[in-house]
Amino acid sequence: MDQAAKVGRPRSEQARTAVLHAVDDLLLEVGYAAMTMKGIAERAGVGRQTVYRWWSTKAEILFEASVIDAEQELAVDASGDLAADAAVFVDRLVQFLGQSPAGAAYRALVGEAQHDPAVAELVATRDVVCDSARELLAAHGLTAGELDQAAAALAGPPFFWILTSQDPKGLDVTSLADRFAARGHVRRSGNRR
Amino acid sequence: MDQAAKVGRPRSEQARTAVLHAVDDLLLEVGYAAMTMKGIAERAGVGRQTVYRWWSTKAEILFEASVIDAEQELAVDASGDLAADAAVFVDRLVQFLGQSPAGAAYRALVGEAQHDPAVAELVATRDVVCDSARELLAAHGLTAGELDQAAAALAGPPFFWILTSQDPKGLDVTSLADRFAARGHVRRSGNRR
Amino acid sequence: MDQAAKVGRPRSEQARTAVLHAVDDLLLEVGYAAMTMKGIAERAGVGRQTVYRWWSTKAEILFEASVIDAEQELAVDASGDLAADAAVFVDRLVQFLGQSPAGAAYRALVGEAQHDPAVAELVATRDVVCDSARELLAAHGLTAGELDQAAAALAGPPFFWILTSQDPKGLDVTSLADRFAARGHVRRSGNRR
Amino acid sequence: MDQAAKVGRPRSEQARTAVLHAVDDLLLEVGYAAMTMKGIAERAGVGRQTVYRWWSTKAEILFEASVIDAEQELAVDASGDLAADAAVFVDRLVQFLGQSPAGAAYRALVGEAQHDPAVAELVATRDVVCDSARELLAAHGLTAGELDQAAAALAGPPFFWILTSQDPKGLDVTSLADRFAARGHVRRSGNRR
DNA sequence: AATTAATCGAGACGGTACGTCGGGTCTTTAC
DNA sequence: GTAAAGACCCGACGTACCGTCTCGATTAATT
Repeated sequence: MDQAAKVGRPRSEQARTAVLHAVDDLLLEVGYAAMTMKGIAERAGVGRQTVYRWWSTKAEILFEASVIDAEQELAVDASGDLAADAAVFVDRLVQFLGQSPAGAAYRALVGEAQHDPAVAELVATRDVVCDSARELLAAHGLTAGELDQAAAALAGPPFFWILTSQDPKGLDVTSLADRFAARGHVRRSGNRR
Repeated sequence: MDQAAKVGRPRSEQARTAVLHAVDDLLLEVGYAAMTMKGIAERAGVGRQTVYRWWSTKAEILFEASVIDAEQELAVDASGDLAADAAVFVDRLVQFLGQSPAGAAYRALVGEAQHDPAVAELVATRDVVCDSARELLAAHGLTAGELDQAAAALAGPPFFWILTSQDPKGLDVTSLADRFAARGHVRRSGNRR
Repeated sequence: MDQAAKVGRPRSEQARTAVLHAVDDLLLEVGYAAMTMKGIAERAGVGRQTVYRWWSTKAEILFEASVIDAEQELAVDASGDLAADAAVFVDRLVQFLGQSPAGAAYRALVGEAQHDPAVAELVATRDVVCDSARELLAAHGLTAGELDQAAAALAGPPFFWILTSQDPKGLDVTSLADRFAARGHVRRSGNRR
Repeated sequence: MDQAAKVGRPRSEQARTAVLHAVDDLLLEVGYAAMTMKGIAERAGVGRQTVYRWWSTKAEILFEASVIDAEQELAVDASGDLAADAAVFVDRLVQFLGQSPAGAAYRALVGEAQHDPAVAELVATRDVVCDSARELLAAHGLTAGELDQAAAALAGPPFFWILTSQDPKGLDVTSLADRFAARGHVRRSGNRR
């Protein structure tokens, strides 16, 4: 049982949610770079120390604030048809990365991960994009050994495209999904490795 | 022709290269986040105004300092075999992103691009990874309409993997290249692999 | 009779003395400026609220903690000889201000009184140095009208010297006491003014 | 010759005077305790770093801002009459400590000196009250060996009175001056020490 | 040769966020 | 009702970097 902290004033849930909402809002309003710990505290109507007490960096807060939404937006129920499911997933991923607030948060976090090893670890240990791709593919029967390669093959192209061009229009979702599924079929019929 | 500024003291090439080298060094020594315009100037033994006179941000300097090296490291001479060339390319890309200083610069820039639209434009208009993939694929006869999708399909998976997991070991380069080429063959010759 | 607070848990004498001792200790260890309400509570092993419940400021605590000691150290039994008594008093005052922990507390409080009107009132209404000087002089028969001037004349010079120079060595106690007593004799023998 | 700092932008005299004036103003408006380095910088319209670049503490600034005025207010031209000069000096000192802005600064500094050794040294090495008293007494022929005791005897009583009671009304200036001068005569007629 | 003009290193300038610390208050459980 | 614990909001701390602004000193091309 959780024996920690029976004494003293308990943590304020109100302060916690105020901070998370402030981060969500500020990301859209001013962007990740202009979002500061000071600004977050002021926007949330919370003391600066309270923010630092529970989170080390704005990246941590943003991660906590966005991961639930991100998982929901990327969840795909597996049908029997891998090509169709892949198309749905790629489409959702493109929407997520290009349009969704949670996706903007994810992109900001992956960006920060390239500068800060602590954030890199945060992203690596619970990468919502990779996890959702793996979940979908696992439902289609891929084995653990195949999952990593397949997830990268599925999520990588749209991820690469949007992170480097920021333009979701130049991307043909169906084409990418077909390309993935074609190989996917071959892969699963067993003639290699 | 460049008619600007014929009078006055000419720009110091020494100062320029000192700044570019300082940025290269500092990226490896302290990382992108801890690299500052002030620190760059001091490391280069150059006045701060001199840095600001020629570059707006550390991202611009880093881009100028790394793009030449990046292009060289990613150039692949096309053989007749797409699968082999793809494997070479993926392998070089993984090395580039995971090991090379120029690749570290590229990752830092792509990361910053997620936070700063100006850097996003810089990266989008001359993305060394996408450009080199397109160049290789164009040599194999892909049409302009196919290039974007194919380049993303080729470069995306390793790009995604390294940017989100930072661990190049979990990646099977051959498998990814085969997966790409299989679809490529189907696409172009019609039968499959 | 004191009718307040008959119900509920009574005030803890242990907590009170722990706080007073903590203040005494901290004044010597870290000095008045670095002494904080938080630090006092922690040193005393007492809750912060408990400190604030009984005292408003560290100055109040310090006053309560030091005034008894200060009165004892400055008490002088009057002999018949004013010059001798003055010399003893000045000597004790110099020791008190320059060496004694209670004197350090007194100096800190007088110092704080120059910044904070509340502390100024605290010091003014029960100034141990002035009170002890007046008590001695009253025992020598000075009238109420003379006491203030005489007390200032007696205590002022060493007080001034130590508060502004911090160096008790430059001071000739006998000379100051004689200077005081000479005027005192003239004054009381009636031949002038 | 002053060889320091030939390169770089020179110090802004405007910023310096703005800070000194801000400190003067704030001392009267909010008092020493509520005066902060942050507040000084903002009031002066100056960056905080600029304040810290030239002064370590608010006490240092206040000292620089008030010492000139203090010296002028306490300067007494010596006449032949020691008693008269002493009376003038005591009167000015009471005015200075009790009414003058420069005197308020001096009291604040002496107060802070009881908490902070660095300020104590600042005050001790150039104590305007002691210095002016010594200057007056030196003009009356006192020798170096006598100056310290005499200055303390002259300035100490009003200093003590005002610092501990804050009430200049309870003080009889003439009486204190006479008391000083009486002893002064005796002293100089040579019968002791 | 003297002048002009843009560059150079240096460093102070007004700002603002950093992460920490203390202030004084509030909210728990325990006594 | 007091006590210990500890979270709460607030704001100052001293530092670092931002991008700008003087400085004196160089370094060419133009007089």
